[in-house]
Amino acid sequence: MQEPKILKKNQDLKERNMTNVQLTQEQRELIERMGVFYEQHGIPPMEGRIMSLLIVCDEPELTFDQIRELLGISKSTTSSALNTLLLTQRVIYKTRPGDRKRYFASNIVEWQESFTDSFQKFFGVIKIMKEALDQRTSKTPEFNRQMAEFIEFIEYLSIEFPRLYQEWCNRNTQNNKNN
Amino acid sequence: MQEPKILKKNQDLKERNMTNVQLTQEQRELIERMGVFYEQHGIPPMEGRIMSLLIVCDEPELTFDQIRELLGISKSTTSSALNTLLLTQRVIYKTRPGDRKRYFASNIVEWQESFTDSFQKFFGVIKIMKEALDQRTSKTPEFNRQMAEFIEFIEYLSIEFPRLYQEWCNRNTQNNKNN
DNA sequence: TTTTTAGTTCTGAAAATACCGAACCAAAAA
DNA sequence: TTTTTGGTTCGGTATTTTCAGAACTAAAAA
Repeated sequence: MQEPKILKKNQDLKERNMTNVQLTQEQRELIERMGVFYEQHGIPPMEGRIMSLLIVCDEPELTFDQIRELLGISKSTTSSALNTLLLTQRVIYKTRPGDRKRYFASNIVEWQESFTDSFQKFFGVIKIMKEALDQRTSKTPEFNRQMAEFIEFIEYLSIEFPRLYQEWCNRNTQNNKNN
Repeated sequence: MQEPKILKKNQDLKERNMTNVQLTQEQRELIERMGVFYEQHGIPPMEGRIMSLLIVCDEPELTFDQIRELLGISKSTTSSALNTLLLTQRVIYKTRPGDRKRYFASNIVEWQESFTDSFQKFFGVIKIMKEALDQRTSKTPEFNRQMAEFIEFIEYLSIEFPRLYQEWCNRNTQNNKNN
């Protein structure tokens, strides 16, 4: 009779990789709620769901088809969402030897950087605010003063923030040594 | 002959209030560019333009109709945009005795609060992230560790940030004393 | 060679968003 | 009282966004 041993190699592979990932009801609900959070911060709904999935799901590395099936979406939607997520550095992928598939994962690992990055980008407000202040009439000294104060505060932050990040990194490596 | 004195009272008022605010070409362009910046941060285009207008315009307090005319938009658009701007605390308004109009202004004046507020709101990510971590399988210790680290980082920021703000305030009042 | 895999690209429908204009309304002014 | 002011609310339209599905493709496998 035909025993498991007789399975073709790639069926075997499929068995191992498609390790029957499933979501509990709790996980599904959490994904939706996190998705809403992301959406409120300017991320398209499906991208938010994928990001959430990669954080909530037991398996931190999922293939294109697993994502597609777990969220019940089309290939095209999966493709374009994943591509912009890769472009915006919110998701990364890994490859495995002898495997053509890509394994997508949340970039939570490098979130510290992407986090500080987005702050840095936010600090870009300084440039245009300075421009606005420069072109302002001198007839509104109080308003101009408050604008200048605002700009100074953001500048202060943009300097102190990286320092804060550095300190945290130091503190953390210290902790790790102690463990 | 009919001298200015003969003008009706409310025409007179109109003259004073509608102080013929106009925008230079430079200001118009700056408003558009700032608008794009706001748009990239998730604010609807017209709301971004109004916010920019209130920062760029020589007159820091504008009425409903002045905003409408300066931006060349409809009453309904002006109304709904201003209302959500008020709701989201990005714009405030003042009243003047014996004047039914509202005078809208950028909330840059009270940016201290609205700024720390929005950061605080952003730090809300902690709550949902903790939930996600709690429900995770224990079979992915490395992933969980990195998630925990991320959460700790945000928590660290949410504590250090107000401190940074306080320090800046102190430093600033110090400077003001010296002046 | 043909077939399968792991996607990509194109077309298009449905839904959401961003406006306008007209009608409306309540308070103040005439 | 009627009129004016300072808006709000209600459709409707144009644009944009968000998806699905089918056709396609390059590389690997058979």
